[in-house]
Amino acid sequence: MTKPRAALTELEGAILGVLRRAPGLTPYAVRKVFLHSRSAEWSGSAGAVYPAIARLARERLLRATAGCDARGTVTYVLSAKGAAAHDRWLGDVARATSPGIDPFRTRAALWLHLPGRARKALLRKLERETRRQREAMIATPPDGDEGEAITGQLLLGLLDLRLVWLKAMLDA
Amino acid sequence: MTKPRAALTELEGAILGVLRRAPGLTPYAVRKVFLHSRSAEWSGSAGAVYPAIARLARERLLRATAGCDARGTVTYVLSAKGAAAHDRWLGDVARATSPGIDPFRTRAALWLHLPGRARKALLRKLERETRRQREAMIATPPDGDEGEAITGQLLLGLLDLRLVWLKAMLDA
DNA sequence: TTACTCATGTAACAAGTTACATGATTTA
DNA sequence: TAAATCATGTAACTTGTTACATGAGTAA
Repeated sequence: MTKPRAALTELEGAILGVLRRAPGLTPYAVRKVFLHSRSAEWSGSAGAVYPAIARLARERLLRATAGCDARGTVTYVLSAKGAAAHDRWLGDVARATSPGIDPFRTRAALWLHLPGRARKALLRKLERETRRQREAMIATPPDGDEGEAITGQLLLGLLDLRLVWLKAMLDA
Repeated sequence: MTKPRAALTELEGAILGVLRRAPGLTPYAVRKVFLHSRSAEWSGSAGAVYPAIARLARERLLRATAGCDARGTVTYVLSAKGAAAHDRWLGDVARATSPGIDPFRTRAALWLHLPGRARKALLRKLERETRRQREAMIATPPDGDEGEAITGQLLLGLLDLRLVWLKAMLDA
C-alpha cells in the first residue's frame, strides 16, 4: 500500500534505463555507469544512487535478485510495474522537450554586458575550452556502448552550437 | 565574519545578474523575471528566491535600500563584494562549459531501444512538440529585453539541434 | 466593498552533494 | 600480507519544490 508516486525523477528514470538495458547489475555497477559516462549529468554519488535504488525497490519498481556474495551484493531487475513506470517516463513529451538547465545559456546574456576587453578575453577562453572538449570527445571512441554514441551526437551538437554562438559574438 | 562561501549556485548567480542589470528591484520583481522568462530554468518559486536573496544579503553580496512602503518592500543592489563574486561566477569557465542537464539527452539513447512502432510514434510526437515550441518562440518577439534575444539564439539552436537529430533517427 | 494583484515570507518535504565508515575480495 | 579496489551504506548539509498564510494596495 505504498502511495503511488507522482513521477520519476531524472535520476530514477536514468537508473531504470540502465537496469533495463543491462538487467542484473549491482547498485555499484549502476553507479559506475554514471561515474564513467562522459555525458553524465549527475555525479553518480553514492548518496544519490543507493537511496534512489532503495526507493525504487521499496515501491516494487525494481526487484532484487538474491545476492551470492558474503558482502551482501544485490542485483536488480525491473519489475513489470517498473517497466511501465519507465515507459511513462520515457514518453513524457512535455518533460523530455523542456530546455533543461544549461550553465552556458544562463550566463550568455550577462557575458555580453562585460566591458569590451574583459568580454573578448572571456569569450576566447570559453572558445578554447569548448574546442578542447570537442577534440577530447572526438578523440575518445565511444567504447562499445552505442548509447553513448547516440547521446554523443547531441552533446557534440551542443558544443558546436556554443562554438558558433561564440564566434558570432566575437565577430560582432 | 560570515564564512566565505565556496561558490554561488546557478540561481544565486542568475539573481545577481538580474539585479546587476536592473539595480533596485524588489525580490518580487526578481521573481517575476524568472517566472516570465521563457528560458527560465527555475520556477522562480518564492521558496527559492526569497531565501536566496536573504542569503546573499546576509553575506553582504547584496545591499538593501530602505523600503518606502507600508508592507515592507525592500529593494536590493549589488555591493562591491557582490559584483566581485558575480564576476567570478561569470568567469568560471569550467562550470560555464559543463553540459548541464538536458532531459532530452538523458532519454535519447533509451528511445532508440523502444520497439519500432512505438519508437516511431514517440519520435514523431517529440518532433511535433519541438516544432511547436520553435514556432512559438519565433512568433513571440523578445519584448524589449535584449538579453532574452541573446539567450533565445541558444535556445532556438537547441531546438534545431533536437529537430535535426529527430529527423535523422526517423529517417534511419 | 469585493475581488484581484502586489509582496513577503514560512513549513513540510524531496532529492541531491560531499565526506565518511565499514568490511569483503582480489592482486602484487 | 599489504594495498587497491569492490561494494554498501549513512550523516550532515544544501538547496530546490509546492502549498499555504498574511496582509497592503488598487480597480470594478
